Amino acid sequence: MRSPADNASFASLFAPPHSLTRREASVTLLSLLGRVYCTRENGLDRRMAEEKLPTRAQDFSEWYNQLVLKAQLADYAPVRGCMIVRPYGWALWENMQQALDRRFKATGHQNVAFPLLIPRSFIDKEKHHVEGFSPELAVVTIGGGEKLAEPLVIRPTSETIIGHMWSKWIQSYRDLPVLMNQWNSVVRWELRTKLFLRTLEFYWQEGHTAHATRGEAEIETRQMLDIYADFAVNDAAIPVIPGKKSDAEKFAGADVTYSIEGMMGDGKALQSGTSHFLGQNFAQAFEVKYLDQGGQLQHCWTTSWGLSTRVIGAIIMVHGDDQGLVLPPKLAPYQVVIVPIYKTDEEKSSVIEAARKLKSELVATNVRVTLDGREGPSPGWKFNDWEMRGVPVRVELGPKDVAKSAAVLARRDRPGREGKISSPLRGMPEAIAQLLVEIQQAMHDKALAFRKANTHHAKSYDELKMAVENGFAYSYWCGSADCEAKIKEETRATMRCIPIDQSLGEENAKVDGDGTCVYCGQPAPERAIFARAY
RNA sequence: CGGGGCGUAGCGCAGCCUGGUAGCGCGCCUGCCUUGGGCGCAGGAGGUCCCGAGUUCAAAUCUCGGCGCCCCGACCA
Repeated sequence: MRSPADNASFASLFAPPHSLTRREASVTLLSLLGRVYCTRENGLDRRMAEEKLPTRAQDFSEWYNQLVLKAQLADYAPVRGCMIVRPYGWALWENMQQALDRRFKATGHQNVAFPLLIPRSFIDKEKHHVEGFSPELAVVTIGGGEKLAEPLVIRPTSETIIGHMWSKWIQSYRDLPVLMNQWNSVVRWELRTKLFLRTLEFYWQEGHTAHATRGEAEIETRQMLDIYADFAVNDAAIPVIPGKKSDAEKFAGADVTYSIEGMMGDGKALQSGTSHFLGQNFAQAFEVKYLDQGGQLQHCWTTSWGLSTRVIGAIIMVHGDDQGLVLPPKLAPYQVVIVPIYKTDEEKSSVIEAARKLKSELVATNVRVTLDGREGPSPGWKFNDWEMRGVPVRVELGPKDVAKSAAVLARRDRPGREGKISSPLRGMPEAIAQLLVEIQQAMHDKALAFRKANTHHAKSYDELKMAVENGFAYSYWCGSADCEAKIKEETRATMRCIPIDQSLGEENAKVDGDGTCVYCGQPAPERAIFARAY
């Protein structure tokens, strides 16, 4: 955890007269807050300080940073703003990839691979695209020791190079639609970075489609948004609000951008997937044209959509608690961990035998399971370790359990004794499978309840200001960029989206007719979510 | 790019103000002992004190200049 002295920037806000040193100032501040921090003078506290995370209430940002490192999801790369995804984090991403890829394939998309390097001139071809992306491009100017005739940019996204190729491949209405996706990484030179949420390079999928008609492309855009929402809700257990972005927030080059927005554990919003209706903007810039049935040359209508490793950050921040990660069973690298407990060699052999048998039964029923056979750490240590790493179900198996052909099951989403039950070994794979389903549902319901509790239907500007302090404000907005900009300037909250479902999923919610803008009081047809965002 | 903080063993830090033998905890290795909620004891290995210049008999410590990272703002998936 952070020592008081590390909080100097915070403490400096309250800096007393210069007669006090910085540390004294910090201590003064902390005692004002009435909070007891562990001291560096006490050896025991010191050890605990290193093993325990800060609580989310103490410092949400630091809780997140330390958890990502301690759970071994990722680490900082030697290059500023870049991350290394470690095996545990990548296993989570692989499960996410499979869940999404399955849905993409089921809706007719095919995977492809386009190059990392894109001619600089391609980016320049679409007016809004170049304006949006120029500041954050990484550019290669030298290759093989020679200065390049034309600089190459490292892809920030692939609309341009795909448009270029489509112009060659697409000739006829019979070639349409083209439904492609690629899993890759992209680079955007962000100024301020945070593991998973915003790094210079990040991993994602980018889908790109071309259609004969506007209507078809619009349907595709919405279909992919629905797929993202379905994935978020059913696999990541994250309730999200699908909606439309304002002009200020939309993708550079899109006519319409949709997103799914989730509420994190600190009440801030995270855009967790986007789907763009690109109109004919890129088709015109790259001359993606086809002959229709009447022999007329037409520009295609295109879409693009992406979901990134940022959602790993969402999973951490939505479900995590003060003990660490809480991973949704459908995506968790390990759904079950078996912790064997024994003293003597005799106990060890019978316990390990039972544990191995259980493990193979679980494997046979397609449960992702690991047996923690490490010799060094004590069982108690392992409990805490796997809790921190978010494994949904822990099986505690010791001599007492073996004696009665049972084991203790502990639910990660219900910490402490409350989440523990003794369960017979016979039929345990089925019981665990059922438990995983329950946990998945409970996690979603908990997150939804949290979002509801922190979403306020703010009718006045004062109410909005209050609401965005720790959650979402849901308010009528006239649609003007001026009001949007003023709200952002004055509250640091941005317009997240205009929810497609204006009832926010409340079955019996009364959807009011037209209202008046929360900022200017002019007539407003729709309500929008305002929140501070990552 | 502005404001702040930090850089000393794998990790977390103390030492710096007031220059003189480089330390503590965790982790790691060996042995014993323990194991049902972060065991214990003993021994051991491990250092370019971020880099460079300067001051000095002597620099982790003082001065100047770089570099890097983290946090807070402006920009963003």
